[in-house]
Amino acid sequence: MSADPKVLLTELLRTALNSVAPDQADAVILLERPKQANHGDFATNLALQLAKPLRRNPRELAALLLAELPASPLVAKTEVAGAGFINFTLAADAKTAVVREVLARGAAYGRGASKGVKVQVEFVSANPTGPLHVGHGRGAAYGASLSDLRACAGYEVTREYYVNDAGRQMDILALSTWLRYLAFFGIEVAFPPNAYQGDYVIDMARELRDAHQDRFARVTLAQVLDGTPGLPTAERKDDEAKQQRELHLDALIANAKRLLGEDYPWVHGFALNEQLSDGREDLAEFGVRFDKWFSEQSLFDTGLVERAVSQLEKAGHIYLQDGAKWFRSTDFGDEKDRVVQRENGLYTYFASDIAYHLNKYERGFDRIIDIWGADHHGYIPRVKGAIAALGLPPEKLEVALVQFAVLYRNGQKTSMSTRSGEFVTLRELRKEVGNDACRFFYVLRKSDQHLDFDLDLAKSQSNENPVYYVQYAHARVCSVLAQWDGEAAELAAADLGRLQNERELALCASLASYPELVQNAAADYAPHQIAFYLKDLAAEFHSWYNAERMRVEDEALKLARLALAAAVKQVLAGGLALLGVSAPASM
RNA sequence: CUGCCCGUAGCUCAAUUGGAUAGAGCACCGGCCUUCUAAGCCGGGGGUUGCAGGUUCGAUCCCUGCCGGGCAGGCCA
Repeated sequence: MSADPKVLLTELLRTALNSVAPDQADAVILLERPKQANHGDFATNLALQLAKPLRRNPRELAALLLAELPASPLVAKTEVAGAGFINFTLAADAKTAVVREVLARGAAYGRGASKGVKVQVEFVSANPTGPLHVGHGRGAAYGASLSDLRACAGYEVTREYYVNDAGRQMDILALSTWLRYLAFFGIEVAFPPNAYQGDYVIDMARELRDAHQDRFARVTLAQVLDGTPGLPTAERKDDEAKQQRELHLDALIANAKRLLGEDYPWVHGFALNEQLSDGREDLAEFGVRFDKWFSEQSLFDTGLVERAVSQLEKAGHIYLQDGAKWFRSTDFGDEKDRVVQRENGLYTYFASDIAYHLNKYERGFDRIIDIWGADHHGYIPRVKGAIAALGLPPEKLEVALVQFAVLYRNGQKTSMSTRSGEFVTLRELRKEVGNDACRFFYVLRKSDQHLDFDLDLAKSQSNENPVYYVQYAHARVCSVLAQWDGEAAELAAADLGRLQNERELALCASLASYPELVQNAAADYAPHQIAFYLKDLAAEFHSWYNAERMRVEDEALKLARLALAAAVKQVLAGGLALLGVSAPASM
């Protein structure tokens, strides 16, 4: 017989069901924890579900099931309620047993058994062309917490960052760096408005100069500008002007490649590595770590992009038009067909993304999770379409969209424009509100919900701040335990029968629901559920703390209460760890 | 114009994958520190879940149509 009440109750109900309705013996038995305390510890809607197929009154059916339910010492009371619910109230022993279990398993409490399922989570994957900003921060916090949550639930998780080190954006960064560098040597090229504006580019240029002096500056202004169409005036916003600015930029890149020759890849690589290591350091400080940094360029180097496209071609999903290769994604539910190879022979970003997903499938993951910004939602049909076209199961891929985060200060939106290079970086945000508050606030909302990030609230060291509220509960337990001079073994042996008041039993019920919560939150891609649970658990603890003393004269009662407190501390610490938030021993 | 997401208390948000009387925090009002951390607790008012239908024992949740907000719709990434 199982010690887990939920499993036990399911077994009892199955037995009853077998004798009441043998032909419905395979029906799904769902047990839930009622919101209201007077509805017992567990409830099932089994009779309501079976009423229709059996053509019976649900309340009568519930009564019949109860009549056939085998007796169990763990069940104190059963009743038929409402429209036909069956409510179960557990015996006190069964409720408090969780304390012993938490103390015995320690940090492993809540961890699910290994499912033998390999999951890959790819997140952040920002272009390494500048500092991470607050939008990336949400993806980072969400992805890290989701990964840890899935790992805790029993999945085998690989955390991956896709590095866009190929393509035009990186060329623009290399060019931007080089132009800033040239300025140090008096070669003043008008800085293109569509190049990277940030001061970090000037910093890189300075490093380049300090390390290599004029090695990359043996050119003239005329050579750099040779063949460029020139820049339209800044006021012009028409399409023609925009296009000319892009052509101008591309011509500058072409000149840079020609003039620098073998040094170009070096400058390119320098800028890439600077930005990549900056991002890596930023994320590491934020408690966000990756198992693999996957290079987009490697997809070209290994010929995978070519192979992916030819595989689509062989399957008959590619056609030629206007000199370009198109993937017929409309056959797979997309709005329009998409180019994979341009007229100029270059592959599109979409082509390398197809190759990347092919690679993910070939690595044998059972579940592939992409975390994208919500502005990429239109991209999902074409990627799933390409996967299906390659003969792979698209349902293995799950795309989790993360909505935008908007910063508020003094009740006002703060601007986040990237155009001028004056955006709020993740680093600035972390510095201002601290890593703990950052991580917690980022996952406090459902991922598909817009996030209003209130800077003043995140910084406030008061009851208004949910982070401190939870951490404070943890610190309080630590403080009490520190003032007690006993041994941990005494707690494990405490007489839990002494836990009798409502607050104590409610706390036990909350602790007992934690493992299920981990499973549900992991399955739903919803780390915010952990945050809400922790707030609730902390609230129950604070309430109990104010109502009862733990270190009382009665030795047995003291040990029982300290054991409960220690169990609460364990679960708080475990939950906070999933969110990447520290659990301080004092505050 | 088309597609996706969202709409819940004055504000910011939950609601155990369709459950019972829709819950928290903030804000507002009133209480609790000579005893384990007051970054805490206790009590009070606050709702036609955007609107209208449909599906069923039962809908904030699922379907349809409107209204309102956000985001997309490149041979960019």
